[in-house]
Amino acid sequence: MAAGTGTTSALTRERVVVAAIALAERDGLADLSMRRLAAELGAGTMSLYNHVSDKEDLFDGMVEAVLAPVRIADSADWREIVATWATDGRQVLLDRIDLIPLVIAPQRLVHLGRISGAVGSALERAGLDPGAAATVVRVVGRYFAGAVLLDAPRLRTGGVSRAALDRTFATGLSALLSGLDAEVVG
Amino acid sequence: MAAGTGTTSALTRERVVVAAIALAERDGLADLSMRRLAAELGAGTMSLYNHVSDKEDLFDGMVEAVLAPVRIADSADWREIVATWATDGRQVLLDRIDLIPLVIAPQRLVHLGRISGAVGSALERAGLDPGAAATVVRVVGRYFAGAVLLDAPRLRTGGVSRAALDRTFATGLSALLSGLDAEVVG
DNA sequence: CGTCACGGCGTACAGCGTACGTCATCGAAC
DNA sequence: GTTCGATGACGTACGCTGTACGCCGTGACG
Repeated sequence: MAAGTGTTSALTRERVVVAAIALAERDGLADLSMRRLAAELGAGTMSLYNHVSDKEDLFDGMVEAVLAPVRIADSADWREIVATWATDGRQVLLDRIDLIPLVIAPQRLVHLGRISGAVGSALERAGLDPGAAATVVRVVGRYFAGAVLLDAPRLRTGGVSRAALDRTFATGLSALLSGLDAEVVG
Repeated sequence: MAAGTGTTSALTRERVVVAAIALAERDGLADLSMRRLAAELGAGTMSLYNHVSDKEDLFDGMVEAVLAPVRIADSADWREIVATWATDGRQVLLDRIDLIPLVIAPQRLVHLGRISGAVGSALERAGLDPGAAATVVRVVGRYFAGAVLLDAPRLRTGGVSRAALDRTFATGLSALLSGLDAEVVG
């Protein structure tokens, strides 16, 4: 595995992505450059481009990795599906708080969109008609996204405790669900 | 007003900010550089720094300008205050759709925060106790922010009509308000 | 009339993403 | 055992960025 190694590559897309996440969490997203990342991996800058087509592509990989642990409950109760999705998803992201700006950047919303799509399917399996499922996903999705967007910097600067934010999140979510129950699902 | 003009300055912070907004809306936020902005104004690059301390400061100015038209209703009905804020605010931002990433960037959330603060005060004037007002602001704020975040790119790529998004926004908002009415304000 | 503060400007620097060309090394084919 | 194509690592170089710094011309004031 010395220098100038051929087919047997030390670098992999996964290693690159993992190192990028670590670097971003250690030094901040703004200080994540291809040069620094390569140095961290003991590789030449351009070698990264064998596993990642772009810096944008690297970002995509990082977001996929961050979002990987988000699972969707396969329940018969639509409220449970939605609540689990929103609550767990928010926790996962708040645990990777430095990477949130990456996840919610417009170019990367597709990844969150994929999850929303899966939730929609789960809701239909739980008996909601497609229109209601779509509305529920969109509405709760907004609450979820806004929570991630707004709660993260509030935690970063330390003005509020996470427990307090969790509480108002839960309050709002349950208000939203009961309201949707009455207005949409009925 | 020829070149090298002294105290009588052609440039002003406002002119710089307005031009920056125009340029960002014409060519995209990514193509807004200090050099291009200066060229657009027929000025030298560094002259901008006489009116703006930073590119960050320029961004702040732009966000303030975008957010300026958002007003807060001074009603006795807390639901009206909240609904007006969320609905109008969302419209204002969707009208400046290219600048949204700027407004909701973590470093600039302060500006939205100022508005939230004003809404909180209005809610207390309308009779809500401070705790309830804070909860309502936080909860509705999340829905509002998420709506701006998620609806904007969906509009940009043209997959959905604005009318449809407006409808689900209104649905969700009213669900949220009735739920909050029951759970928080009582 | 002297001087002084200030706005505009050009130059220069460090850092960025990445296109491109080269070279070492491997697995497979003969 | 030898050759060959593919692949990955690497160095160099280009164009672009934000902005620190210093100079110059000007209008206002004492």
